[in-house]
Amino acid sequence: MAVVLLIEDDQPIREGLERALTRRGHVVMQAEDGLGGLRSAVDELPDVVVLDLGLPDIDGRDLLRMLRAVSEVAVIISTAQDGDQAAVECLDAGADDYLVKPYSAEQLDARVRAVLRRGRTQSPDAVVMVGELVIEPRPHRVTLRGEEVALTRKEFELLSYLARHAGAVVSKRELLTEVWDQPFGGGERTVDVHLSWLRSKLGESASDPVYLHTVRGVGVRLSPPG
Amino acid sequence: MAVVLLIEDDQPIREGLERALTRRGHVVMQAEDGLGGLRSAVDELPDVVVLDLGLPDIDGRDLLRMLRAVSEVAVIISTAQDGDQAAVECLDAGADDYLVKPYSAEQLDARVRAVLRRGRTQSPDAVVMVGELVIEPRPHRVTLRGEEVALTRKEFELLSYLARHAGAVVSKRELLTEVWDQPFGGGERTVDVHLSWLRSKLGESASDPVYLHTVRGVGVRLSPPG
DNA sequence: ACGAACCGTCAAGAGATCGTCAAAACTTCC
DNA sequence: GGAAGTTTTGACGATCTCTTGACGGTTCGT
Repeated sequence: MAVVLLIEDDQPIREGLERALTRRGHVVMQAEDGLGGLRSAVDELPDVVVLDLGLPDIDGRDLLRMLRAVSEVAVIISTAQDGDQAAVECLDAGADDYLVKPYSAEQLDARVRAVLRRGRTQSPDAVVMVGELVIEPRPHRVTLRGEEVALTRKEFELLSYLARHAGAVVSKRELLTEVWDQPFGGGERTVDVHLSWLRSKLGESASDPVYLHTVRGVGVRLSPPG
Repeated sequence: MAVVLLIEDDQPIREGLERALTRRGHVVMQAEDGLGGLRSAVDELPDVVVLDLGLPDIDGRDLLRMLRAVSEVAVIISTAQDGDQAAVECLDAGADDYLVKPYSAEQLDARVRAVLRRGRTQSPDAVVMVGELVIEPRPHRVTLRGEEVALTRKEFELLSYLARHAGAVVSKRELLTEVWDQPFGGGERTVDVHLSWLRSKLGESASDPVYLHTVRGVGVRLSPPG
């Protein structure tokens, strides 16, 4: 259970999500524009903010930056169209996850839980498990279904980062800055190549993904199969 | 009083121990498989874990390693048969104590108290065992499969440091600062050369490692074979 | 349907790391 | 002071790893 703030200008959507999340045990607050949302975020200190892009009064990216400036709250972006450039920029600007409308309340609930779980377990040496994939940072070892998978350093760092953000879509820009320490453009093929190697070592292919899904126009997502 | 996590797949045993320990003033949490146990250990931060070998989902030794990787929690091994080889290996891998079933709740309580009293202080004079490799700081002696291995001082210090961090990858930089007292760069070949000596004296080679594994781009790891 | 953007993979070369040798520098102990 | 043993350092080759550009297939917008 968590305290969730919905910032969404479409009233039917907002109230539908509100009911669904409340039924799943969350405390839900609502705001119909960016200004009100910002005020609520400051006053009520929610655990998660679900932020709709395309608000009437403020650009979503600006509001995200303001939220980031005033609190550590987790932010899930909600956007109308897939492959939205603004959504990618939001992920790069520190959003925790992202959903494309229309999405079910169940999906949203899953993301909320994932974001919260992640926030509590953020130790650099912690073992990360995604399905049958186990990443142990200290021995620098990865096992899939109990079998050890031999990875190079970059591959390991890449997989670790994705696993710590399991379930979330991660943009290549974010990977370049976080894993490659290159806050500037260029070399996006590098990420692709490493992802390709990872896939082959995990025994899957881009056309038939199991753990490592590419979300065209947005980034990649590591999530358990099924 | 302590927070105790029971990882045990047999429900009657688990609940019996739970009642008995609760009556003696402990806070008790339960997990019926390895995965759930690991989650609880991370989320609830118990003081002691009582770990049953022979769980349905994960090998006990592997789980112990994972527990060790995520926290400093004390671990008491619970095994079905005396003289169990796996139990011995667990002690080598850093378990704090072990009990053979069937045991009374009173015995378990005593072990829990003893483990907590002992604290998690690793004295520099403690004998360290990694697989069949035994390092005794006091007489300054190392034996492998009972055979004494003649090491020079630096070789011994290097091996000791690696053994105290058995199972974890240690970077050369770390070795330089901790074993060589040189917090600055330079001389990385020194470490390599000593590792080379060590390997040859332990009767293994870099291309076919048994205890001493190099993780390219990261460091080295001392871990039991198998 | 066409072009643009995106993505996956290949191949090749640049770059970094590691293991070992041998010689120099340093200790220790007679 | 010298000899034996120990440690450090530089050099070098053999990998292993990373990056980059090219190319073809796919998706998406117009």
